Amino acid sequence: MKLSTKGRYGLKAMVDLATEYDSDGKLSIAQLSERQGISYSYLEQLIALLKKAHLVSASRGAAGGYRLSRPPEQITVGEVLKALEGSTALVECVDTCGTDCDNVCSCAARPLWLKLQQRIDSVLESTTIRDMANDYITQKERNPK
Amino acid sequence: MKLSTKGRYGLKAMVDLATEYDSDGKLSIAQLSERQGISYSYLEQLIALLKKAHLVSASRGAAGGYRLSRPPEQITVGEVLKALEGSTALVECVDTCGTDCDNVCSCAARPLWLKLQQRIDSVLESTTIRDMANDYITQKERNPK
DNA sequence: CTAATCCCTATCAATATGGTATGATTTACT
DNA sequence: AGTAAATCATACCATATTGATAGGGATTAG
Repeated sequence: MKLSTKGRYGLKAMVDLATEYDSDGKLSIAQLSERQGISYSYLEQLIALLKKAHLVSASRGAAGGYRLSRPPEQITVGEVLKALEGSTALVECVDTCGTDCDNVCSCAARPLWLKLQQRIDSVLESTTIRDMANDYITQKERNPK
Repeated sequence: MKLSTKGRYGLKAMVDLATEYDSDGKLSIAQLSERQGISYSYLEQLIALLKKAHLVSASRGAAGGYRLSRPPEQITVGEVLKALEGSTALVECVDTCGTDCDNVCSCAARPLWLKLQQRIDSVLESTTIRDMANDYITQKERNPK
C-alpha cells in the first residue's frame, strides 16, 4: 500500500511547474532535477509519462523546457497520479470489475475496498496542483531555506 | 499504491474466522485455504503474521486450528492490515517523520500525504472485522452460490 | 501410535522499482 | 553554418518484493 517514488517525484515536479505557471516560465529537466535532488534520467522518464497524459507540454531544442499544459487549478492530484502510476486503485477489482477475480460478487472485502477507494478518490479529485503550490509557498515563507 | 495479496488474502481469512467466532469454532489452514482458493503454504505464512500480532490464536496438534483471539467487533481492519503489511502508510514520511527524507519540512507534497493518510486511517480504524463479516453474510444471502 | 495439525525455514520465478547510459533529434543563438 | 542545450527514445541493470512451493520438525487428539 505504498506510493512509489514515481508518484511522489512526479507530483512534486508538477507542483514545481505550477509555481512557474503564472510567470509563463518554463523549467527544464535539468532545473527540475536539480531543484529536487532527483536523478536527471529518472525524472526524464517520469516527465515523459506526464507528457503522454497531456499534463505538460514541451518545447524542444536549446532553451526548451516544460510547462503545464493547463492552469494548475484545473489539474487534480488524481489525474497526475493516474498518469504516473497507471491507476489510483488500491485493488484492481474496484475499477475493472471482475475481469480476473472470479468471485467478486461474493468477496468479503469488496464493500470495504469500494468505500476506501471512494474516500481516497474524493481527496485526490478535490485537490488541485494549485492548492498544493499554495500550501508549498506559505510553508516556505514560514520556514525559509 | 496497490494493496498486495498479502493484505487482501489475510484480511479475507480474518473475516472468515469472524463468521465462526460466535459458534466457538476453529478453522484450520486447510479449511481456510480451501474455502478461499488460496495456496496452503502461502496462507500459512500470512496466518503466522496475524498470530505474531496476537490477532489469532492457534491450537496445535490434531483437530487444531485457529480462531480470533478477540471478538471481531474489537478488531479493526487497520490492525489487520498493519500486521500483514507492516504499515498502512502510503508514504514513509507520514509516520516516521524525517528519518530518511531530509527535506520533510519543505516538501511540497507533505500536507497532501497527511490529509490523505488521515482519511484512509479513519476508514480503516472505524471498520471492524465484525462489520465486514456482516456485510459478507447479507451479501451472500442476496446472492447465494 | 498415528494421523492431523501447527510451526519454521529455505528456496525460487516473476515482476516492479529505481536508476544509469547512450545516442538521436530538434532548435535557439551566435 | 555551427554549436550547445535541450527533448526524445531505448536499452540495460541491480535490487527488492511478491507470491508461491517444498520439506521437515513439533505437538496433540483419538
